[in-house]
Amino acid sequence: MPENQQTEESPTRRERTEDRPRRRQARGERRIAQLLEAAASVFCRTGYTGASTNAIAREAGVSPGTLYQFFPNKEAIAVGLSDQLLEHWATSHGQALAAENTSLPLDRMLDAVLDPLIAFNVENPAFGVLMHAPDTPGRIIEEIGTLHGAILTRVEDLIAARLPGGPADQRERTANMTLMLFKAGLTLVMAHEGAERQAYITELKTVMYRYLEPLLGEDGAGGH
Amino acid sequence: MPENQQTEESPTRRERTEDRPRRRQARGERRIAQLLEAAASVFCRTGYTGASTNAIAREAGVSPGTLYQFFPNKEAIAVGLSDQLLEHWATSHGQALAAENTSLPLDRMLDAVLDPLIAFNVENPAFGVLMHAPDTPGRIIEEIGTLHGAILTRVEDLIAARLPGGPADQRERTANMTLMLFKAGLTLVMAHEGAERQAYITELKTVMYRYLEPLLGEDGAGGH
Amino acid sequence: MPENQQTEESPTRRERTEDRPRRRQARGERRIAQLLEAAASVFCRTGYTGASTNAIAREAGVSPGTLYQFFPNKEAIAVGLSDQLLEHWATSHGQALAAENTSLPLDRMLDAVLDPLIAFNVENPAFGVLMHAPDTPGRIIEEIGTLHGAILTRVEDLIAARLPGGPADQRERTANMTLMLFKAGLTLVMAHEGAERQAYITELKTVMYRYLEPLLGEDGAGGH
Amino acid sequence: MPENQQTEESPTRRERTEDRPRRRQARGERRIAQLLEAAASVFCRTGYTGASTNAIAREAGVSPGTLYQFFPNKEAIAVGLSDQLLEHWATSHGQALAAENTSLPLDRMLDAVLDPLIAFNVENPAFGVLMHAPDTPGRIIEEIGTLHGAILTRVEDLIAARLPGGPADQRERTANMTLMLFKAGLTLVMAHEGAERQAYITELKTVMYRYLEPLLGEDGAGGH
DNA sequence: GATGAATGAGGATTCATTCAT
DNA sequence: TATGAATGAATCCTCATTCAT
Repeated sequence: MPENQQTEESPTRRERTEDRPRRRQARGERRIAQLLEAAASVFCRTGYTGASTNAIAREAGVSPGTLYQFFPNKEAIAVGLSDQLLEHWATSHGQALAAENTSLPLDRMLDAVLDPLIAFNVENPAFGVLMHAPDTPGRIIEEIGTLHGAILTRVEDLIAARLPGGPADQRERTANMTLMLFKAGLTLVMAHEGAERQAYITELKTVMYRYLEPLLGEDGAGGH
Repeated sequence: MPENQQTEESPTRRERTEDRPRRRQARGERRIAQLLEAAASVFCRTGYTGASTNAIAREAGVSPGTLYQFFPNKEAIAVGLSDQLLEHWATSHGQALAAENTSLPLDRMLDAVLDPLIAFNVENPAFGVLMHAPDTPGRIIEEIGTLHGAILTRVEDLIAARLPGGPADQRERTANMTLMLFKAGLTLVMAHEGAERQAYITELKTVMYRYLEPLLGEDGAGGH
Repeated sequence: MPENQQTEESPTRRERTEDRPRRRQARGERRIAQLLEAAASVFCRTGYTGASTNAIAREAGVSPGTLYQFFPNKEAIAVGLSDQLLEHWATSHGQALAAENTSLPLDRMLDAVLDPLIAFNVENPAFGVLMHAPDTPGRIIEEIGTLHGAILTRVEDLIAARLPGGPADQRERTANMTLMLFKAGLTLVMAHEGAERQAYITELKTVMYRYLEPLLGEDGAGGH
Repeated sequence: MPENQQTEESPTRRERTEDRPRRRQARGERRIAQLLEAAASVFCRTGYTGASTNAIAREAGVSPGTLYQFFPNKEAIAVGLSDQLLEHWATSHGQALAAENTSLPLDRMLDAVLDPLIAFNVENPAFGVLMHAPDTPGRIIEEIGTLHGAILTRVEDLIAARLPGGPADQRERTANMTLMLFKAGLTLVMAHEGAERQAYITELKTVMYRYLEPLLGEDGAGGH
């Protein structure tokens, strides 16, 4: 039965010259989305090492052969998933890390940055699984590094904007620490629900506020 | 001291004056130590799920059968390892979390508590691996929980000693957050060496000082 | 009671001149008895193939090494057990198959023969397990054959005594069938308890009576 | 009507327009047959406990992985085999136990019932192995019970038809005994060949005739 | 003689991956 | 392209047997 193409994927579409050969690809895109969704679900349940490609295929409702038509191996699935999450982040919450937030007072900035980040993680729990990735083999780490690094860079930028004069290595340490703080707090946030989760969100913001305030707050950029 | 753990025998046991249970314990005890050391090493490299019992046996220089003479299954190895680490901690650094530290000024207290904790983790990197344990099966979590819980309790005690009037749930959240902060910072510490590691240790203490100071500092113990 | 030596194999026993050095052997005899008892128990639970020598040693309360000091391998344990059972039978119930029963009326003879046989089996359930031995490797079959054959021979003798004129091959078939009938009925007997067991014993005797009566019953040997 | 047996799909394909469930069944079905045949052969040689799944796979000329694509574990192979045998019996010899035989004179009835049963066992020696199944784990016993029970029920029916007035428990005992007699005789039949086998078949019928004749024969249903 | 340790091949089962249709 | 079959090495674990003390 002839399928109609391109139902959903690839939100940033700038079809320059090619949208002819896409016809055939449409189904493929959907398959990939299916598979990545299944992978996210399985990774969340069992971690990367514990996930079997057969289990992912089954969860996606396809045969193992089909999975391997789109991903050359298990690693590529994780990489593909992190790519997708990164892109999803960029298009849906990405502006949270945008430069304009730099000028807000620290507490407002933390709200502006953390709330979308937390929301994103709540919506995409696989993100956290891949980030922590304590058992993922080499190449994935790098790819994860991209994702990790993207956030890291943003954090560093934010710091640099407010504290332009500091030494680079200290700035890097602060960025790293800030990111780790966030990941730690996020774990706690994810581990609770409802009011308790809210309380942990507040607590996380408190941690970060107190940590960053002496550096960024005061008369800093957003000060006055 | 006579220890009998998992294996099986010793059906009729009435220890008058002797230690029948385990006669040939010398070699066995050494093997167990060897195996746990090997397990620590392999777990660090590959995580729990990724570790194969054959790899652990090989690392320990024994046959798979020998491993299974001392541990009934893979889980038991991790449990045994966490037990050993817990005991090792208790005997060698345990006093770090002791009550007397409660009366120190916050910054001194952080030194007193964190330095041994960090030192222990540096010496026993498997500790961190088991703690994070994102993919470990049920029973280990509980055992790890013991370990985790032991620290958590200490942290809560410390907080309660300084802040006796606060609501219990907030205190619990603070304890949890403190522990997570530590784990997060520790990751960074472990990921670096030499001067950089020192810098991260300082940074971690800064984070914790700033987080806890408003709650515990002031006039409390250390006024500042 | 003077013990006969026979440390392990040597199915063909010809005690020349030695029975002095037996003093030291006493403990060994007890060990062997212990081990065979344990083996009987384990074989009953799991069958020969399913039984592990370690399990037998454990059941006997000794170490695997000790077991192998008395039996060169697993097969030898089964062989030793069947030897022991055979001997036990010979000394305690053996007269059941004795020649004098030959002259009894068939129903009385069946009582005289079957009751001890059943009693023996009830007391030594391992006997049945080894007899059926559906999964026992080659050599055991032969040894079992001895045991099996011993009974078979008796049965044949009984038949021959009553039916001296028949063709040998038919007599052999009748003996085989009689034995199999008994084993079949015994299974049913063993599978029940109390009154039901009694009923099956009666039923078994009925079977055998009806089968053998035309051959052996009536007045003298050759009925009709 | 659509039948699905153990795997899950339907080998007999006559559904209107869709055959989604299992497309690539041809090869698979053949493999299953191959594997069951191999399993029958190996079970006959070594019994259930002694059979290794690798040996079965090897006998079938496939890799272990392939075996596990069709059977989740060793038990399932035995269950699948008994299912297949049961079905094979039902379709090829099943009418032997049909009700109409009830009205034949006992000797004719025994021929009508036993000959197909014996023929079936000769053709499918694994049947006997599974039936005796002295070492098979729990679930198989149940499945075997089905098989066993199917025959038992038939036997009971036959007896009930001829002897409607008897007490139920005695009828059950007679059925059990009859079945056991058959199994015992069958062992003898299977253990011989040619003329000797024929002689044992006759002997078996004699046993059963003499056992059942007083109950069923005479003026019984089909008597005279 | 007894023990517990040691062995290593083998057993059931899984899994990432490839192949034929 | 999609499927399910096929693979075989690897996994966890067991077991008969031997060794050192």
